[in-house]
Amino acid sequence: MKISKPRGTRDFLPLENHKRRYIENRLRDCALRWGYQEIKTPTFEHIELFTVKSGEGILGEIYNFKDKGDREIALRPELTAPVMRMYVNELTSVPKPVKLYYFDNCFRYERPQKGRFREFWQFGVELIGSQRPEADSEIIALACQMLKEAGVDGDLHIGHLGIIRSLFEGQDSEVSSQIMRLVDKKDDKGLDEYLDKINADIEMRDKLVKLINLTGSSAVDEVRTLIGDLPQLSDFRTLLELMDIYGLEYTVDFGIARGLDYYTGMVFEIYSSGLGAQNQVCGGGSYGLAHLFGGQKIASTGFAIGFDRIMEVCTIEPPVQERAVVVYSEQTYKEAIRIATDLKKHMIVDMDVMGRSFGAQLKYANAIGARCAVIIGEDEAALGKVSLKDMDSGKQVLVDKNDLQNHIATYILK
RNA sequence: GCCCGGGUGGGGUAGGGGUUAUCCUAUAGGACUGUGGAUCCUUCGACUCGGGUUCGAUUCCCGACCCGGGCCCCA
Repeated sequence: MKISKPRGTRDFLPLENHKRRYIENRLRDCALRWGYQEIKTPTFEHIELFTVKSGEGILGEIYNFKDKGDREIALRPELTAPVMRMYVNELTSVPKPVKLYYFDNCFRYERPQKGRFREFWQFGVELIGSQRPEADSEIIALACQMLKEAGVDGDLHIGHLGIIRSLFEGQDSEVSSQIMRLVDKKDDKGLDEYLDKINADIEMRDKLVKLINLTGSSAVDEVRTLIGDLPQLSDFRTLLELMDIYGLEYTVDFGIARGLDYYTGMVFEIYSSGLGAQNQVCGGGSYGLAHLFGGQKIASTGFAIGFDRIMEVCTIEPPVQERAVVVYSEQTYKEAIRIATDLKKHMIVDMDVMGRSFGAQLKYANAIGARCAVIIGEDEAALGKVSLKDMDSGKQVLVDKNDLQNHIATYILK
């Protein structure tokens, strides 16, 4: 009986996996150079971690089960909550800021479609301990840099929740959450209907509609005339100035919203074309979560990159990996192993394990796209040499086995 | 959970109520046990599953599953 893989999961064959790993390493490398350190959290957590963060509403999309000790366990649907849980448990007394990155798989029970799977990978970065624009701008700049190094083009949109939230001070939090959700969806009609339904204050309503449609460089000034001199506004202005210093293009977009309360200030999203309905490749912002997990209140800012989505649009190909095949006969097997073992210190080396003839070994070398064949037959063995064959040109030279690696590097790989 | 489209060897396909189910490619072996790419031969290998209609279903109908696209959701 043939067993298929579960819905929404994928197998990665060598070619694709190699590319994924290559891009992953570029992202890691970038995060490390910016001073972020990798952490790892468990694949499963107590389910409360996620319901506390995101509400009971997420239960429908979580992979969860009871373990044998009757504990309610969830496969992580995201990584920010586990990282902050870890911070509260282990890292509260290390020097601030705490700068962390992670790359891991997450699980959500959703209908699969383009760019959306039930097991998917997130690359994320969190900066814990600062609520200053310097922190926010560094995080956005790092996100952009990482996408750039992965060969992904994106449109950066930056907004600020503190500013939009100031409009509904004194409102029921249920009401403001609902408004935020509709704003986030860009559902203007739904928003109108909802504002009608709750009989929203005309002035607030007018300001809200204007605010979420503000874009461009003059937006900050327009906000000031619209709702006055908020303290968050000067931070936001500083943030935008810093973005200019980083040399990044962006669109100010007060229409970016989040339906959850723990987002506090700056929010940003990066979109990429060619992905269909799931065009967001990165999302982030500043937030306060530690206190929800039993820690002290502390400001954080971070983002997560949808790794599977950037793989769909990334333009970078990993460098070709050159291979050599060591070809031998029955009598020279031992010597061939010695030579291959030595050569493996420098490049990818294959040797026949199928009991194939000389010709068939070369055929195999050709089939796997080997760059050269190192032939060690009885004639060569008698001379203490090997034949080195360039598989592209077909030319073959006799070289001393001690010069083999050198010769390959100089004349074949160049 | 909802809507639309689709499922034929490992990959790509032709076909169609009764066929030995087409072709290409890939794999393994051989022609060819000291030299690859070409050619030829052999081998392996498929109608997603379950019901229904029918004398007979891979083909028609329904459902499930899976894939793709969209909705919902997006922490």
